[in-house]
Amino acid sequence: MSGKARVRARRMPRAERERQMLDAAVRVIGRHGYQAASMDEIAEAAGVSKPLVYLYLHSKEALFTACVEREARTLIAAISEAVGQRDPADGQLWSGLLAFFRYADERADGWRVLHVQARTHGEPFARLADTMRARVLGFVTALLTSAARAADGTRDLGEHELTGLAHALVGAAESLATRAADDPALTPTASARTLMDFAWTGLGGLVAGERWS
Amino acid sequence: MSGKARVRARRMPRAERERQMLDAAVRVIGRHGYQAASMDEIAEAAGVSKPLVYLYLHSKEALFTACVEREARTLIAAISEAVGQRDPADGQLWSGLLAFFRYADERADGWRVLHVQARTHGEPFARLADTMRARVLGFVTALLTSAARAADGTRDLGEHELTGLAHALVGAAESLATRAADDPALTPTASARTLMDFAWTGLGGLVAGERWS
Amino acid sequence: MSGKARVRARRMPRAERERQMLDAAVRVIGRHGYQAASMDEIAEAAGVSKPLVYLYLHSKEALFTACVEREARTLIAAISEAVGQRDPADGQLWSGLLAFFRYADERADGWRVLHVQARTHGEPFARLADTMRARVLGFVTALLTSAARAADGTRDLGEHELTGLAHALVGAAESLATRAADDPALTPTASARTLMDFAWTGLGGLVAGERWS
Amino acid sequence: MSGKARVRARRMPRAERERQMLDAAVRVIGRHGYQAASMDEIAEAAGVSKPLVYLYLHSKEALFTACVEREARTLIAAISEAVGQRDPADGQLWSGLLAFFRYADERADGWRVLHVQARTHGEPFARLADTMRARVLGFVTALLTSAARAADGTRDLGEHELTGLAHALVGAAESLATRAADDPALTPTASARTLMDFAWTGLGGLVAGERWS
DNA sequence: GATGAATGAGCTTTCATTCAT
DNA sequence: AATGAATGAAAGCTCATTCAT
Repeated sequence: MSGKARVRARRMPRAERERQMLDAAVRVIGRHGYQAASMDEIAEAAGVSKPLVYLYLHSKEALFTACVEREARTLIAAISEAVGQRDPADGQLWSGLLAFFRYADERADGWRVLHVQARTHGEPFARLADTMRARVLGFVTALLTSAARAADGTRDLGEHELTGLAHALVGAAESLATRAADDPALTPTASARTLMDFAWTGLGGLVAGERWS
Repeated sequence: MSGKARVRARRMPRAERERQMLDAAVRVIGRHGYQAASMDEIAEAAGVSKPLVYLYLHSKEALFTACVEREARTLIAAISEAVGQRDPADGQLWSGLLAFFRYADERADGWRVLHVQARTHGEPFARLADTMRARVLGFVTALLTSAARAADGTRDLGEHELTGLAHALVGAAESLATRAADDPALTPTASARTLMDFAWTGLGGLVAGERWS
Repeated sequence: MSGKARVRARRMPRAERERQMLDAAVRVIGRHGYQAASMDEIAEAAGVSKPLVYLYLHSKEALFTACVEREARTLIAAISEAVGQRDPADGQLWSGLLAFFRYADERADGWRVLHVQARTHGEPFARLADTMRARVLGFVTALLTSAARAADGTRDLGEHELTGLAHALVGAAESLATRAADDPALTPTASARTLMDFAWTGLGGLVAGERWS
Repeated sequence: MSGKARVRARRMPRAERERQMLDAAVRVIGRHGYQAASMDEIAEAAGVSKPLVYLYLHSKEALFTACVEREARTLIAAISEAVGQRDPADGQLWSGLLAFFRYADERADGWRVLHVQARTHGEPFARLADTMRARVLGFVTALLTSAARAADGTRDLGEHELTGLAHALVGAAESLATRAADDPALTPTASARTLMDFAWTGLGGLVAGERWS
């Protein structure tokens, strides 16, 4: 017989059960994808029966939304806590990058749910993910701006240019984080260092007036 | 009856029919996702009956594989053709970036199939996409290496560092390309310029021995 | 949160609770139908938890049976009380009709449970409804018989004919009662008068020997 | 093993299969009721697989609607054809009643679908049934009106009174038809005669000015 | 007397896939 | 070369019912 070792899940307050269900859902959806993840599988992974999942989370969509929201909150919180508000801009950027790569490392399924699944399955979810990304982007742009101002440059960077940089940086970070899931050499620290060196020297050069064009 | 004016497309050589089917599949899968795309919809979009799709492409998986392979070939070919083998390294990088952003712009569905769908639906497809990505990555690494060597730097970059850079660069490019689909201001040229400026000055700084750490 | 101000109704003697539950069940079943009425909805309408409903009424079938029985008893009682045993036959018929139409008007949900739901959901319930109907039918037949005898007719009506008449009369009454639920012009008095005029002149004619055949 | 003697239903043009499915659906729904009838059971009764039912009839609601529409059309057609337009009013009424009782006798399940199920399951269906009933009612009212006019009465019947009569007559007919399903003595002819005698003498009396009040 | 927590069973619906022509 | 007819298998969701407190 395959599986089904579940021995009648013990009674448990609702809040705790819900957390279990979200954990299971993130795990299953992160690995198999939203569509491929069946409610049966999620329920089994949570150690409960399907009706209970529906009783608490109401529908597959609602369950997915709850997952995305929780992971977005968790990631934003991790970054926010890591970034000391009084540090200089470069220190803040470093801490933020490190916190981000650590989240993606420790909660690989959560990161996949956020970065891959939420973006791939239509309006309600994509918007949630976009909102979170926009917050990160704004944060990074602000840091870059203040860093550029602090630097004793010969040329001011336009807002447009700074936004472009922030986009590129965030994109690179996302890509590295995703790649890191398959490559054990890419530790959170290593990823953060690679990006930080690159971003910092790049920014320095741009402020100094260098361009390729 | 509404619509369905399709006039039972007449007999047609197999190769051409297959191309039609792949076009339809890329369109439908790119828009709705692999799982959400039904063979019914693909067959209808291709203007043929479902059994014909099965006769030629055998299964949904095989059809998807064919799509991914074709788009990967197309993208690699576009980049290869754009990059003149005799140009200096920076010129080659620029041309390659431009070709990439143009592909993603002109074949938005194809790009989504390659970058989003293939990565999201398990082994057989993810490997295909990774193979293609590895080729692009190798190519970029080589360019960066030769550019770094050409620059009159005070410090040689290790292979490890160069690979990290290439990863970040490719990641940023992918991210920008995806973002560009929703933002008309992000033309292929603009995207390429943003990245090129950043990469070039960054590389220059690194070669000059600058680091953040 | 919307509504749900129910303040966990306090302890209460069993008989009263049961009545509440039956009231709720008749209301819900009368409106949505037996199958569509969920035990959840009934429990909520009764202001108690589902297990309590099961504790007192045992199952959905038993609950429905109890509803049908109570409504049947109520209707029979209303008619019996209205009909004075010593009045002449026509007066009794009139009072009975009026009582019937009043019941159907005041307890519309109960009437629907009896006339529509009980007949539509298989043996155990249909038999209950039929039993009640048979009692009404017997009563009407008796009235018509005694009225026919009292009339100074040229021709005696056979039992068969009288039964047919009773059937038609009861059927017409049921139909009018159901129709009255949607048509405010059909007051109990109006319905009773329509039927009484028709029945009385019809009976008179038949006794006088008239036939269409 | 229980049932499943179906030996792979032979291929068949769509129209014919659809008819089979409607036959099966009317049979199953007429016997078990709309809610209790499962698509599985209907498909099996039709001798096909469930997906085919969905392919042709789209949903349970649509299937039910199709049943109700077909039965309504059939009943109206049966009555219309039976009633010779040039006969006198009483002859027309007789023929119509006979046709009605024959329909209810020969297509008992269809009659139940129309009279019981359609009325019991909410708006979309109830409206269909009401529309059909209204047509019958209008027809009967017209006949009664012309018959009353033809009779050499001392008193004209008001429109209101005639409508009430028609309602009662139709209601009695419906009730008799339903009752006839369980009582073999109630042949179509017997039912029609009972009603015709009653209606005719009643109408005669009313026209002659008799009332109970 | 009363309830929050939990489930087995079943329903409607959809989809990839094949058969017969 | 091409298709109308048909299905096995599974997915999302709901419901009557019970357990433990």
